[in-house]
Amino acid sequence: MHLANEKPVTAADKTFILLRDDIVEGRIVAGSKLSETELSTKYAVSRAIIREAINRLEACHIVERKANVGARVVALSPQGLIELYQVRESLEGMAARLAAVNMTHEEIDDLMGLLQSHFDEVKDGQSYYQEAGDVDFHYRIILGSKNKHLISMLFDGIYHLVRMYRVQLGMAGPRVTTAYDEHKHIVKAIANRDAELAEMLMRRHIMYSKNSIEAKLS
Amino acid sequence: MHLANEKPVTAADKTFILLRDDIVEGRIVAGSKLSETELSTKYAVSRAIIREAINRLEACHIVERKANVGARVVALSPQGLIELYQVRESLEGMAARLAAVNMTHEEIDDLMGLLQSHFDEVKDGQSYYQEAGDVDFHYRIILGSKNKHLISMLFDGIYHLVRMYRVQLGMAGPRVTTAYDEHKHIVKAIANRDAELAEMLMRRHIMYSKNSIEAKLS
DNA sequence: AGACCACATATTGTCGACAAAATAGTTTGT
DNA sequence: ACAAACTATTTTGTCGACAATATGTGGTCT
Repeated sequence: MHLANEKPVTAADKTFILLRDDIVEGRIVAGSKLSETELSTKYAVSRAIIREAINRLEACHIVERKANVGARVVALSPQGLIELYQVRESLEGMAARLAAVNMTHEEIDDLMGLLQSHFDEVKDGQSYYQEAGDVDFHYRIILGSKNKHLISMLFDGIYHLVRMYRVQLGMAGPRVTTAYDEHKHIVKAIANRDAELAEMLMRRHIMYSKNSIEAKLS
Repeated sequence: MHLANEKPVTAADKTFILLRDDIVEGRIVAGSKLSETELSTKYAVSRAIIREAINRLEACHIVERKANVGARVVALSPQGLIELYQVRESLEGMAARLAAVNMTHEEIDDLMGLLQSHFDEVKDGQSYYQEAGDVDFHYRIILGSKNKHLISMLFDGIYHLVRMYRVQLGMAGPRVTTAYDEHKHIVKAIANRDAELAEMLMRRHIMYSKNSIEAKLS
């Protein structure tokens, strides 16, 4: 899934996105070494481009690099996933808090509409309430915070890592049924401009999600 | 101030740190354009090195870059500072929460010792309880969270930006007298392994700090 | 046999040159 | 005089080659 604000114009941009998606979607396996020359032939660009792409991936914590040795895709561990969710709980909680203050009425209406369409799908037994819908929901609240740093940290960093874990550890989408109610309550809190409650509900929502994933791991 | 874990080995590392500090300390003014050729002569390295340094600074949100146009140091605004503190409140609150669970007894003892030495200095009227001490305090709690993402986001990203604001907007160190009590209460909560309280106190501590800075701005 | 050293190989780091794009300046037309 | 188009210049993006560092191999000595 590509975020809207990513418009790759330069070759380095495109290669960065290609390489990132190849890693996140598991076509390049976690923990493997990234050879610059190898990748430069694979993507048909110069080594300089590959180096820039790897540097950006390092900033996202998707790869780790040691000087004069090389870069590896990060290794996945249950501990790492837990740490990721701790950060997510913290940041998205604040995002919900800020969204309750900063979202416009139109944005809130749109969000309610989105939720309603999810509800219809679930009711129809399509059970299409998969990752895409969940991401879209969180996406809007994060944007609704209107906080640049928050938005960038979550979209450019955390979310790709979370997806990488989901894909490579073979988790399906998030919990379907209960999550809908949680989403509904969060939106209600935002609509009521109850920042405190919105943050608390979002944090609990993410904690539940984390627990659900932890349970599947063990 | 250099963080301990930064060991610049390659020329790009060194240039990155030099350039970053020149920006953060205000020797390169906020909002100004960064010419690659100009910088390459200034730091006596090739353009490739400068490009890598600028790329890393972009990842830290210290510079913004537009494709085929160039990079500028970010512009400072009161709104930007507020957003920064919102993120800080969120992340450091979580750090304090985790520190209450994950810090060892030794680390907590060290932290108490640090606090005591600060108290002595303040009591002696040295009033040396300046930024260095404050940063050191927060530094240890963040490390105490044992959460890699949290640590990296705060040290590599937020803290340099916060310092950049402090320097360029001409703020002295943080509030001296009251901050000591707040620090003391936070440490006490951590020592009691009261994660909930530690987070709440840390968030309030940072909110106060933000309010104090906002007051100076207006 | 195991440890240490020297050499060969491969990979990363750095550089200068060329290509492409944007900006600035000049000319031309009305 | 103003605007538009074209040219020139500057700046960024990309590339291939060279230098420096790390890794792997073979040999020698104890």
